[in-house]
Amino acid sequence: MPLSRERVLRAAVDVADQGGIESLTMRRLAEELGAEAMSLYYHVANKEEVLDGIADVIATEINDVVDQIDAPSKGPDWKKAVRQRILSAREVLLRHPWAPGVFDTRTNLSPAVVQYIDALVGLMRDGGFSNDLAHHALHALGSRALGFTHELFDPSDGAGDEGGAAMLEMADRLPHLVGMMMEVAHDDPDSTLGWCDDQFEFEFGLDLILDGLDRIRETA
Amino acid sequence: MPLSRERVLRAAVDVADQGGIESLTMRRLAEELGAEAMSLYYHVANKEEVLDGIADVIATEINDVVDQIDAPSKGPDWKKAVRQRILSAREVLLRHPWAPGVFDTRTNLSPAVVQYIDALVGLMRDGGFSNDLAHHALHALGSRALGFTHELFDPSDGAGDEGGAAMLEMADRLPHLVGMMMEVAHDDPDSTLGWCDDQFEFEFGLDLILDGLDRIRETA
DNA sequence: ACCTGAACACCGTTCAAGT
DNA sequence: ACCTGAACACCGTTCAAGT
Repeated sequence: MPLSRERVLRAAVDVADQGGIESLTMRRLAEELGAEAMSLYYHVANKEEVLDGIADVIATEINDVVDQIDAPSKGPDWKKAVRQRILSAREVLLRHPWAPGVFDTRTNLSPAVVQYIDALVGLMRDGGFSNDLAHHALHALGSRALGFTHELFDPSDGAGDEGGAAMLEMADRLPHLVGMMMEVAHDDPDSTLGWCDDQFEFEFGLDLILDGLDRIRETA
Repeated sequence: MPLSRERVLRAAVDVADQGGIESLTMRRLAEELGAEAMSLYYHVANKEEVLDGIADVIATEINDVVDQIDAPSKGPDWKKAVRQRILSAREVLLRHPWAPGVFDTRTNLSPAVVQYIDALVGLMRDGGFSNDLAHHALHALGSRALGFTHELFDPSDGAGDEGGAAMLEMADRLPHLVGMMMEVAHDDPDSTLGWCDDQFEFEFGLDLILDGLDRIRETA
C-alpha cells in the first residue's frame, strides 16, 4: 500500500494516541508507516501541515458523532440540543487527550471545526438567538464549545502530602485555598487530593454559561 | 554582574517579549546574557524549569498589580471586585502575549498563580460563597480567572476575501456561520473581517459567568 | 510519480575541564 | 563556586539522486 496524505495523517493520530504528542516526530511517523522520514514530504508540506491535518481528523470524528444526534432544537429546546452536542464532542476528545493542545496551537483553522461551529450556530438560531447573541455565545463558550477547557493546574501533582508542618505553613500563606480544599475534601473523603471531578466541573461551567445565554435570549 | 537564576529568568521574559516564545532557546537566552548556553545549566536544571520560572515571573507581575486594588468585596460587591481583578490580570497578559500559551503547557503549578487564586477565593468567600461554590466557580472560570481564554480560531486569517464565487460556495456549506458573519459585519462596517472585539467578547463571557454565579450565591 | 541517502542547520543536554 | 569547549543524540528540512 503506497503512502498518501490520508495514511500519513491516520498514522500520525495513532502515534499521538499511543505515545503522546511529544512522541510525534517526522522520523517516528515514518517508522510507523514503514518508510523513511523524507518520504513524508512528498505527501505533506511540513510538520505544521501534519498538525493541522490531525486536528482536522479529530474534528471530523467529532462531526461524525454529533451529526447522528437528532434532538429538537426549536425555542427552549436549543439548550438541551447544544448541551448534548458539546458533551458528545467531549467524549471524543477524551479518547485523544493530546488533541486540545493541538487545537490550541493551530493558527490555521480546521474546516471540520468550522463545520462544527456552523451547526452550533444553527442550533442557537433555532432557539431564537439573534446573530449577534450567537456570536457572543461562541466567544463566551470558547474552547468549551468543542468539549474541553484548559485546566489552570493539574491537582494530581504538586501541593501534595508534604506532611503537617508544610501544610500549616501553606495554610498561613493560602488561607482561603487551604480552607476550601480541606472543606471540600472533607465532604468527599474518597478522593483525598484528586478532589476535582472533571466531568462534573465541566458540566457545571457549561450549564452556567448556557443558563446565562438562555436568560438573555428570553428577554431579547 | 554574575549570572543568577533571577537574571536568567528576567532575560528569558525579555527574549520572549521581543521575539516570541519560539525564539526562546537556551542558546539565544545565553546570548542575551553574554554567556554560553552551557552556563545556564548551573542556575537552572533545564529548559522546563526556565518555562516554569517565566510563568511564575508573569504571575508575580500580575499579583503586584492586583494587590494594589482595594475594592470592597463584602456581599454583592464581590462581583465588581473579582471582575476588576481579572480584567487587571488580563492587562498584564496583553503585554506578554506568549504567556497564556506557557501557562497552558505548565504541569507544575506556579506558586504565584496559586497565590493569585487564593486571593480570588477570598473575594468570593467575602461575597458569601460556600467553599463548594467557590471551588466550582474556579473550574467554571477556567483560564478566564487569570485573564485569558483560548480563541477557537484567529479570525484575522483564513476564510478571508476569496472573492464572490468562493463565498457563495461557503454560504452553501456553512449557512449559519456565513449568515451570522454577514449580519454582524454589516452592523459594524468598520472592521470588515477583524470583526471580533476581543476585549468586549472577553468581558461578555466573564460577565455571563459572574452573573450566573451571583444568582446561585443569592439562592443558596 | 513516488521514495530515499546524504547532508545541513539547529535543538537540549552531558561531562570533563578550565578559572 | 562559577563558567565553558567539545561532543552527543535528536530534531525538521533540502536536494540531488534513485526507481
